[in-house]
Amino acid sequence: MRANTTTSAITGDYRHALEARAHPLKSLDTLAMIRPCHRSQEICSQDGPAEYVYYVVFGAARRCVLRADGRRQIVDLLLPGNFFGFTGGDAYDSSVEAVSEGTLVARYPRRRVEALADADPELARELRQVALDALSRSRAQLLILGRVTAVEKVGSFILEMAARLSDGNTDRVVLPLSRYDIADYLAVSVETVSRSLTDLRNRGVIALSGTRTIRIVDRDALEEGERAGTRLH
Amino acid sequence: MRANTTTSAITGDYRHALEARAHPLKSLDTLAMIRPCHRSQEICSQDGPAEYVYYVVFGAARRCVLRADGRRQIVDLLLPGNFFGFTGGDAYDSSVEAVSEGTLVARYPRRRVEALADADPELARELRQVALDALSRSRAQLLILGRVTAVEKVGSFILEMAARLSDGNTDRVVLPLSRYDIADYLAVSVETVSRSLTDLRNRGVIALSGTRTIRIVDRDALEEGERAGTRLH
DNA sequence: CGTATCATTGAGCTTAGTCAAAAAGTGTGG
DNA sequence: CCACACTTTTTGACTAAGCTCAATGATACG
Repeated sequence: MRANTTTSAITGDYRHALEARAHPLKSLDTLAMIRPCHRSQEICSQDGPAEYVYYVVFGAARRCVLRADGRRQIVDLLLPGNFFGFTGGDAYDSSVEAVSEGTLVARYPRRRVEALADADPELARELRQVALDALSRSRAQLLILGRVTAVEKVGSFILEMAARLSDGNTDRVVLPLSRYDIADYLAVSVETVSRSLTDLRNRGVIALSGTRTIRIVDRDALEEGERAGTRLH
Repeated sequence: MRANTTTSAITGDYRHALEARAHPLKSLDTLAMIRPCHRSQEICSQDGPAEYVYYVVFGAARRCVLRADGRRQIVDLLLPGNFFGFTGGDAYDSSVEAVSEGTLVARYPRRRVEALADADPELARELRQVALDALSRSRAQLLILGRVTAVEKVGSFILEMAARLSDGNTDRVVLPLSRYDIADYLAVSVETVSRSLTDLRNRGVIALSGTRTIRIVDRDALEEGERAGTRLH
């Protein structure tokens, strides 16, 4: 059960980062290989053989789909503690890329994980839970895309990030994403993301320190969204 | 994927309708209770105890979320062959309602299904697959909501329905949904849905027989979407 | 046969997309 | 450390798409 520190493929330096985290596949940590990724580096590619399942230890990753018109859409955002790469078929259905430099990803051989799950009902339940977590993220994103105005979308995105990245303090968020990434996640243009953030700042709903750090000043206004987004004359 | 169109929705003998279908929980059919539902009847309610998992035998159901501003969003569409009601916690995270009159839903006791899965790796895999199917539907909807214009959204919605309801003929779709439901699924207004359909019909991309039956005339135009939706002057 | 729901169409207005350019960071090599 | 190139972010002006309000047709159902 206890993972040893001798099996890391690249270097053992990252292993403690994995071991420090409590996650559903804890018992499989000895099978894991840990890899640091560069910005925009592809971790697994669409239609490629689904040989591994992955776990984000540090940083962030994005699940991307490229459209016929060249537009990119981000259909999932993977943050520390999230798994990805589970799929029904034998190929990945979309590609995943590291968002920030130095993103740490652990990789487990899929076949072996599934074989172990056949003999371990507890593990099987946990795999099911991992799939349901991904479903839950997807639904959350659907709810955000379903909002009416861009300011509301950006607002609920900030709240989602604050909740998912919360390190105790839920009022300060350091976004791992660029404006472009946010735009592709929310399915709006970069300019609109920028304008929405400016708008929220001007209204005193959020405060910006640099481009990546957001402080939530008026959480109620963000949550209501409607009222804040609707001009009352 | 044969829908049992001769089903005795009136006679009350629904069991053969379930048994006629091949699905991953086949071995549990003896545990199932089958219930016919009225239009808009709630099948399971948000925050209610998650005692059952469900399977759509006939008809259609929608997973609904109500927003603070009174707006409704449909975050999943359940068609014959789809399961729903799996959840991580002990309560359903959203409510599900029957869309069409006479929708047939089979209900399996969740605890017993999960207990059986602990002893049956094959069943455990199938439950995992069911969760991944739901994830796949959610991603598909994300891709639709991510499209730029309303005509594109409606177009890809039609294609999705044609694929999911295909009873051999993939060029003719009978929508189980009203325009309002489509609007809430695509997160656009009813008027826009109506206008988009009219637009597609005027351009000869689709043909309408009544309000619910659509014939796909020019599939390429629907799939490209971009070109069809962009006015070249 | 009337009534409620659903669907379509029109007019005006707001929002967000596009194109364009400036400003602010970021990193690299001299 | 600075200069330079490159990327990211912001802002502006214009345009077009879709929402809202409103009214009219069409369908379904009792």
